[in-house]
Amino acid sequence: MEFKEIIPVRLYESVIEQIMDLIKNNELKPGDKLPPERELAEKLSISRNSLREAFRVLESRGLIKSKPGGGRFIREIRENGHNNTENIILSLKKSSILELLEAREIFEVKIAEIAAQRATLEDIEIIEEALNKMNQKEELKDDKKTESDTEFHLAISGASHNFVFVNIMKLHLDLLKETREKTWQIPGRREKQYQEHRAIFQAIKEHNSKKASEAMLKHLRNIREIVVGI
Amino acid sequence: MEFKEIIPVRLYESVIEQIMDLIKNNELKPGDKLPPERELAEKLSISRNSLREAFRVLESRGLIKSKPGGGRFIREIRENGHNNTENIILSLKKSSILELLEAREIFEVKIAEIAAQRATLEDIEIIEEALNKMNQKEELKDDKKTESDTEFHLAISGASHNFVFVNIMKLHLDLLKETREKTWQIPGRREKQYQEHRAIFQAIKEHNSKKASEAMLKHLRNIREIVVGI
DNA sequence: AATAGTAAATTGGGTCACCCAGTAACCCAA
DNA sequence: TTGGGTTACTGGGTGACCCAATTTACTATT
Repeated sequence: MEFKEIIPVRLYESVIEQIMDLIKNNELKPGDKLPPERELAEKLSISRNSLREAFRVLESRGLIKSKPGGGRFIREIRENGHNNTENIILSLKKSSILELLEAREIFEVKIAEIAAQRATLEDIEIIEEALNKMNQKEELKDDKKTESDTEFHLAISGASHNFVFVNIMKLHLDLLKETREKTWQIPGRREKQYQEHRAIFQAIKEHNSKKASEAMLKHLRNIREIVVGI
Repeated sequence: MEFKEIIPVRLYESVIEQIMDLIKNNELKPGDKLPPERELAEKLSISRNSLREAFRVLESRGLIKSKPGGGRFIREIRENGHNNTENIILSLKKSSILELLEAREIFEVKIAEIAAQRATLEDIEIIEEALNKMNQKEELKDDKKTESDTEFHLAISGASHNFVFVNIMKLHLDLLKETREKTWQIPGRREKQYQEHRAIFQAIKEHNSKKASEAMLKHLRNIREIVVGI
């Protein structure tokens, strides 16, 4: 039995989410003018002050610019000045799935190769545990399947003993989350996935880096084919 | 004659600055309780609302936590908990330079390879322009050198025609910014850098992907050696 | 003495009405 | 065409106010 801490959502957070979505979906483009505070506050049924709090956050992230007397505007993502990491993440979120998959193919194949070289006995145990989780219970919800898939891939990147790899994998698994969830609709996908994971695990266990990278490449290529098909 | 845009400082920004300083100087440690809104607002001679705006920004950055009825607290930076992309970035920022460099070696080599395959005439022009910028003026400040270095590497990732690569490169160049700036102190580094860049450029221009990836690897290995030496 | 209950003070969450200064759009005169 | 006003609008900021959750201190119970 597991309980999660309840974290009440503040008003300003909801507003940020909404505006971020609009920016992500390009319904708000750089240069666009936002509705006046008073008007938008009324539309959202919140006070001007709460709305302002949201705007301050977006402002501090360099996403919008306030001109007193003029209005608020979506900011240009400039090359020179503010290249906040925030902006970069936002750009990544707007990337196409196929581009993300191509990028993932490149470094996760390499991660598998390195993991095969560096994995300790403990690393291998952790990977195996994650591997088996997927095959344990007969019926899992899709999001739980995705979660155990995440665990497996993170376990492998952990075996690379480079924390940057782990974080880049986290980032990508997060960015691709929705897409990965959809793949479970393919009949027999779970069993296939398990076999592919098993092959990768075996190669890493044998410290066979060539085999590991090949198995990973095969796995990722399959995912790509499924995604293209969807 | 050049004029700078006047950007008035908002109240909330000053507050953020003050609190950030306190955190940096360890006068505010994780777990510490901040003074109540009403009290602090009075001390700072600003309204509660303005103070709140500052707190919201700090909150959204994960630096403080608000407990209604309880107070505001400096937050622990936890690894385990929520894996927001924000936290991932925070983790990446704390990564060791060598880990970052290893990661960069892996995907930028691959980016160079792909760029050599896909570069259009226009891409090549852009890369060449960036290449020449570094060699143009005799004396550049270190940060300007780093900037033109950034431009060159981004031009190459742009030639990969995968926006994800561009953003990952941006992220890494940003994370490694300080380190890269230091390398200019090595005598003759700039000339060496130019030669290495030129070799990469030539390979891409010839669409020789093997040569391109080798040249890039050599370049990055050199950088790593310098960094290890510093 | 330890515990459970309770009332009051405190704290953050949020709203509302209000004032100020800068902006934008327009008109008008030089 | 240019510069000076006028006016409506917009963001910046304030202060008083209410609510709900937390904390604290005190009380009654066991």
